[in-house]
Amino acid sequence: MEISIGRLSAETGVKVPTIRYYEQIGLMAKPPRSEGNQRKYDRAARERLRFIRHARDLGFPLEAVRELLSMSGAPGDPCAAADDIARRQLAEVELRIARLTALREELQRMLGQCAHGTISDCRVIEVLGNHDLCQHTHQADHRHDAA
Amino acid sequence: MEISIGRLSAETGVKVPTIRYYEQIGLMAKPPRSEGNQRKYDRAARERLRFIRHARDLGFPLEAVRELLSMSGAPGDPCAAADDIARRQLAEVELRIARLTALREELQRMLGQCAHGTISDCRVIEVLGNHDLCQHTHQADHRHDAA
DNA sequence: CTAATTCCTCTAGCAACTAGAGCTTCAAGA
DNA sequence: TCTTGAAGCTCTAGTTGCTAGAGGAATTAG
Repeated sequence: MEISIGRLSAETGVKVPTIRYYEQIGLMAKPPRSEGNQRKYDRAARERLRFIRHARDLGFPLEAVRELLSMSGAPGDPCAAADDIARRQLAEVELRIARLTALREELQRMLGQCAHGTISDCRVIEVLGNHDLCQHTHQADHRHDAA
Repeated sequence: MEISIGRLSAETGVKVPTIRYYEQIGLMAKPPRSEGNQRKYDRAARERLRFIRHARDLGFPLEAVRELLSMSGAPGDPCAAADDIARRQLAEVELRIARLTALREELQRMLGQCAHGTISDCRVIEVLGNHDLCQHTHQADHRHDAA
């Protein structure tokens, strides 16, 4: 049951260059190669990659994923540490939701008051130029790409 | 009313290297320099930087900020474009809130079921290893630093 | 057997900064 | 006036988590 990197990619939903990247940073082990130097993966590698993918989907940063992986290899250890990582992740997510919710309100207010005239009386531009017009203090999470 | 970069930083909440970075990418104009080659800013620069800061706090990407700035310099133009940018930003924010809310639930469920025993029966690790145990499909926004 | 696809390595780029090295200038106190 | 320490300067490189492209070798379908 040896599969190519392309196959592994299709089966896990992780893109090929990303798999190679994970190998490069030591998150995935270097797999054996074929005659012609191509990577060959086994079931264990696929499971590991699925685990990574899932953790990433849940928003865990790679460093946390690394820790979780090392724990998953030590079944006898207490699970408090894993619990703790997940708890911190939850706190992160909640913080971000709170921030984004404040942003949403501000944006809605801004848009709701826009008279659709010219820039000179545009609420959007005006509010941006003068924070005093805001209801909340706000601070975005500054990152943008969606997964 | 000429102020140093440090002063400008203190008055706007934008860090000194960030101001220089904005200059480098052409978001802020190159200011005049003192005898000894130090940047000197005026009121207009401060207002512009405040505008940028505020837009960033609301989560607008730098490219959008650039557009908004150029609009704010053309008071006679119709405001539909500014409106549109803000509307798109709002849609972005709403999407991210929806995703994060799904994640939060998943994490809560994971944590709620944790028996605090050993890794071998840790729900956190188990769920990560097997997506079928999930209630939702989820996909994070993958980015993390908070502002 | 050939042609299309997939694979390889390597470097560089993305957003939006942040950090550090190694140097110069400025402001304030003695 | 001198001095010292903070703040300024430029430049390069690093951060996170990938993604894109060049230029070539291997594999696989027909």
